[in-house]
Amino acid sequence: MCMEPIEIFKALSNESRLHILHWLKEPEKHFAPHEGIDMRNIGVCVGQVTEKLKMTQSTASQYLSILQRAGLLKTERIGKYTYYKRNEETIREIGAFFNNEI
Amino acid sequence: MCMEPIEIFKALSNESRLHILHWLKEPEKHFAPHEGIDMRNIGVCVGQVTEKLKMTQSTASQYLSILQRAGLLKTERIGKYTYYKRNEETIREIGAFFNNEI
DNA sequence: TTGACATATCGATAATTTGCGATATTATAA
DNA sequence: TTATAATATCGCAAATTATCGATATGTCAA
Repeated sequence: MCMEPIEIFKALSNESRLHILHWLKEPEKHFAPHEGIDMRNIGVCVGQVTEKLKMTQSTASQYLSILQRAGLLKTERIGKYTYYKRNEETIREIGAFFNNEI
Repeated sequence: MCMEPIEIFKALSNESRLHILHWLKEPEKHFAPHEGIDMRNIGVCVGQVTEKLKMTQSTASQYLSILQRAGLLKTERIGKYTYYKRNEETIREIGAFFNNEI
């Protein structure tokens, strides 16, 4: 529980990053299958997000990194791919912060 | 329901503005009485927030305005004072957005 | 080992935000 | 009407963010 609300709100202050978080809620609805990976459990890779965002690989990678540093995403490297999925724990925590502090 | 999530998250991405919102949750706990005004119903004036923030009047006024434009505060002018209080409706809405979209 | 990908990071420029002082506006009281 | 107090707005310099292209790093296959 080392959540940084300001960091989190900054991460959420961007349409592309909000989209990523939303897409990852139901990944199989928004991304094509990839390498037989179970998207729900493992996540989606940077390339999939890059394509969906229609932005450069550099930007996609940075956005994912910002969301991860804010605690909103978790990451796992498998082979040459890096998979990102939601960190539901932090998302719950910030929801609670919202109800209690704000 | 013309809530702008990005606008709202930007408004929340600042420690001073988070404080203001928090103080206004229980205003009588954080502000001295003022002109016999019922803080809970009417709000607190710019000068009270300025003093509490320990920042300039200009900055306080701008922060209150940012929160208000985001829909998080409501405002009422009484004589030469402008009072601000929380807009619980938008705050509820953004909480719901949080649960549904994010 | 080398080549080919996938991802991360660096460096840059444009755009936005921060917080201030100075000034304009509004409302009251004399 | 004028002086004064409260608030809003303008214009600024510094800091931060957005987004990119170029490059570095890591990983696998041949």
